[in-house]
Amino acid sequence: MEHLQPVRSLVDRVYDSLLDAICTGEMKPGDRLAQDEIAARLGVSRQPVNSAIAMLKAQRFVTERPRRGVEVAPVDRDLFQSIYQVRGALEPLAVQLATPRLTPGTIARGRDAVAAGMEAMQAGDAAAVLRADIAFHTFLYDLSGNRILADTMRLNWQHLRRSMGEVLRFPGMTAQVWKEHGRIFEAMVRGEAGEAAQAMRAHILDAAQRVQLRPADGGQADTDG
Amino acid sequence: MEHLQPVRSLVDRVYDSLLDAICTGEMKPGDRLAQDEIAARLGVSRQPVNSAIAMLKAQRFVTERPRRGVEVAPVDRDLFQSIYQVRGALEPLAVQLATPRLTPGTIARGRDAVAAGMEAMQAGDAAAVLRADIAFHTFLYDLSGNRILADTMRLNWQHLRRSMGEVLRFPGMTAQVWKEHGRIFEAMVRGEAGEAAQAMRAHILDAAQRVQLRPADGGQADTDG
DNA sequence: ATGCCGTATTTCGTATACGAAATGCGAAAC
DNA sequence: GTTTCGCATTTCGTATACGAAATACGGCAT
Repeated sequence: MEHLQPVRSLVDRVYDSLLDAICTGEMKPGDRLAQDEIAARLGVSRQPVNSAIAMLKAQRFVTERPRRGVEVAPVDRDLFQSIYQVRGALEPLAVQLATPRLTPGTIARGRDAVAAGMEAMQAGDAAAVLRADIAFHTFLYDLSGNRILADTMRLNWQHLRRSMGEVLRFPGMTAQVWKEHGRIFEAMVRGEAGEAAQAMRAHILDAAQRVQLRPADGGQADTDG
Repeated sequence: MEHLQPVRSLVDRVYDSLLDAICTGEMKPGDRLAQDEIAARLGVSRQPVNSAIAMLKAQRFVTERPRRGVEVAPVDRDLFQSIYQVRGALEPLAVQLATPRLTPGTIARGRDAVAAGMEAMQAGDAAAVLRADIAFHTFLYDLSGNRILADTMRLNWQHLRRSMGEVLRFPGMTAQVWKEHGRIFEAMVRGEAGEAAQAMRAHILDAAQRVQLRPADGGQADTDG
């Protein structure tokens, strides 16, 4: 008999629901968050909605506009660039820290994560590719054992998700990205922490260069990993 | 006639009040956060207290314990080490990004920040030293123009504050720390971004090595910058 | 003395109420 | 036609109420 799982609070559930709507683009930058409307739609009272919005505000997913209330925060080039600069610093650190912590079990899981991404890419499933991308990197953060890094990057990936939803599309997913993931991970498996970290850094910087923000009329671009 | 400043919500004010109590050590790790008591003490109703606690929980300043409610999160060696590892990656990035953005005005402000820290150190005022330390680094983050980095490190400094409050004392503040700050900043002023970033990285790694966690009976240690 | 049960109390998530502030709309004045 | 003002409506911060769950305590049975 297992422990009974605690029921998650309505605040947490509303938060997740709103965050998901924001990150998938269901709610666009500039959209107002009307508490009454959200409460009615989710079938809860306004209070947990109010609390959830406060949390989203603290994390900058939404922003307060004078005389306009709370709206979904804008996505701009700066945000994207800022995240990639930070990734360029933190992802190599994650790789460096994770490498000596690999075990047979986690090696298998890492290879599975890379393979899953490759499959999703070949299937042309953009949402699955993004999920696989996040899963692979999150796996590395967790393996690093550095919870500040993991928490930071988890939050950053949420911002990335919405950047991609608003700014980018996934028409041109490339095998190169997943091959690079594979190479980085195999360098880790061989114990070459420095090489792997350098390769990850190059991979992120390269991705930052390659990603194009969508022009107003909807250009297309390769994504990153 | 200026814009009237918006009144800050009670949720925000309660959040700040609690965060300060946690970071200064007024509330210790393991202390329970009783909503009724906090509400009574701050003279507000429970609802904004409940919201503020949810935000603190999301940022891991407090943690939920089964059958015990919400308590101040523990401070341990891992947390400290995690923060320093992340600092080792992000502070050099901040320096790198900030260096080409220096202006005569910000140069003067940076020098003032270093001088203020030196003064506080010489006055033996531990709290002022910590404030000056935070101010100097925060100045660099803001100057970097990368808001993800700035937000991340602001949050990390709050965790550091409470780590220091719980784990460390400030008996041995050294001139060396502030001299290094000065050297790093002057390298930036000369436009040597790479040198300055390397020096900052070395400074952080050195600090991480030098900082000792307080033994149970209250040892003493030098702090960092 | 110990364990169990019933009851009272405490705590907290969330619904609801209240009131302040912001917004919208129509009518009157110019 | 345009501007201003008064009133109605909407929105949201926060206080209060309600009810569920957890905890504490006293009494009774073994």
